Amino acid sequence: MYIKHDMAQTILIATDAVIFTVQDNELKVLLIQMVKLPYQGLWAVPGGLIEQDETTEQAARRILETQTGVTDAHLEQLQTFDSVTRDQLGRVVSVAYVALVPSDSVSLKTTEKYADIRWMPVSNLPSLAYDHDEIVTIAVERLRAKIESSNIVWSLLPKEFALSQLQSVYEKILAKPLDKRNFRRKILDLNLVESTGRRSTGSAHRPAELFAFKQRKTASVKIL
Amino acid sequence: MYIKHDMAQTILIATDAVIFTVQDNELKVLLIQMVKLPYQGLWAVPGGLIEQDETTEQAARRILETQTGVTDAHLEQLQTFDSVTRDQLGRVVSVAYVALVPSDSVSLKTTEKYADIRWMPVSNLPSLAYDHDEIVTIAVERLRAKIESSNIVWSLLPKEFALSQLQSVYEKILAKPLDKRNFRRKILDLNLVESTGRRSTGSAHRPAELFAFKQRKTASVKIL
DNA sequence: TCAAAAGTGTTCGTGCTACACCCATGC
DNA sequence: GCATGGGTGTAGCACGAACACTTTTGA
Repeated sequence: MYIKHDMAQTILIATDAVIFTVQDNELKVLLIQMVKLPYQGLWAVPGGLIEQDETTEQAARRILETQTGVTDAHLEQLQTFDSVTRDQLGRVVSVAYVALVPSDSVSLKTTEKYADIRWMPVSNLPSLAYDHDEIVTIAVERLRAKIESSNIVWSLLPKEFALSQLQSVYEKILAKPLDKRNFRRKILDLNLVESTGRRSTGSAHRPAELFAFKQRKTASVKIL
Repeated sequence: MYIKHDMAQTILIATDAVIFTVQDNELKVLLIQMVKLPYQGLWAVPGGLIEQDETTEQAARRILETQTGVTDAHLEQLQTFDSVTRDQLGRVVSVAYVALVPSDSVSLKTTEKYADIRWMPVSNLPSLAYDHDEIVTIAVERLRAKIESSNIVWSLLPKEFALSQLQSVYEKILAKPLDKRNFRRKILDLNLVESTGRRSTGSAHRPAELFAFKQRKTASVKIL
């Protein structure tokens, strides 16, 4: 039985959302710049306390929508961070989430709460407030593992895409080059995508065949 | 900035520990039987509120030690469960942990807090209090995934063991038979164990060579 | 006609799978 | 001597890795 009314636990529960996208051929995280002390001027991942009658996932989704306008992104629980000293202002336990959004569907919303909001390349991040360095590091690891063992990439790409775009997303996230022929064969053999019949246009080279995911939902599949 | 003093969040933080062992050739979970209403008589995984100045991991370790006397088991964070209605007595968010202990090192401690405490086979569990059915299900999935991709088995076995015992642990957890020759080759090729030179005694058949893990700590290794 | 990305097959080696018999001991 | 689990090798196949040239388009 958990509840004892004579015991005063004064710990707050927050959520932090590590929101990834691939943009300009780079893996990026959404960061906000803080206004108030003691973290004034520092960058952090968006987050906040949860409401009394809301789950942490609902809170993460709310934050995601507030910051990016995206409502149907892939969202999964990452891990709970609860070091006693992680927030200078008091004991706050944070349930962190990872969200993946296609960059073409995002419109960043500036609010008064933050000095700034920006996509920052994972390969070159400033040092972050709270324990957010650690959270982002672990989120990147999770993303790498998941992209190899499931079809979540769908959530980073627009509805139609060329196989080379898909390959590029993998290469950015895994931070290593992949063999074009092997990659194409693998993806096509897995039967996760289908040709739309359309082709890319407007580039000074051969147009690419455009594909779409057969199912836009996450499933467990060994990809690499 | 998380803290707003005009906002009253009244949510408690607990931890629940799903403690596994392999005993009598079966995968088992440690369950306690509850005394108080509204869950009186129901079985549950051991857990409790965390202290103000303690992390959830420390709390989980404390619970593990209180119940089993084990101090150096493998312990890892599983997931946070925070359905608004998961505890009938109020809003409690639980950070669940998975612990693995070798059955030979455990001595269960009965306390007044519980009606009973017992190892129960995962293949045949009663229905549990709170959302503990779900927690245990997810814990078993995690255990299956982890045993294939890391060397955590060491934490379920005594210091010395026969390869057939090791194989049996895998078979119980994965709930499928493995080929003896392939399994032995795989384990020996991976170079994780070494012969102790000793052999098992006292059985009505050929004595087995006894092995030990070279390193009794967890690392990421693809096993199956 | 040139630059730039799209598209396409084959070979080789590694590692997983399947499979059956003899060995050492206690009773 | 028999029942019980311990211990051993090989062949086939699937899969991943490495690798280079032709095609199509816009400028």
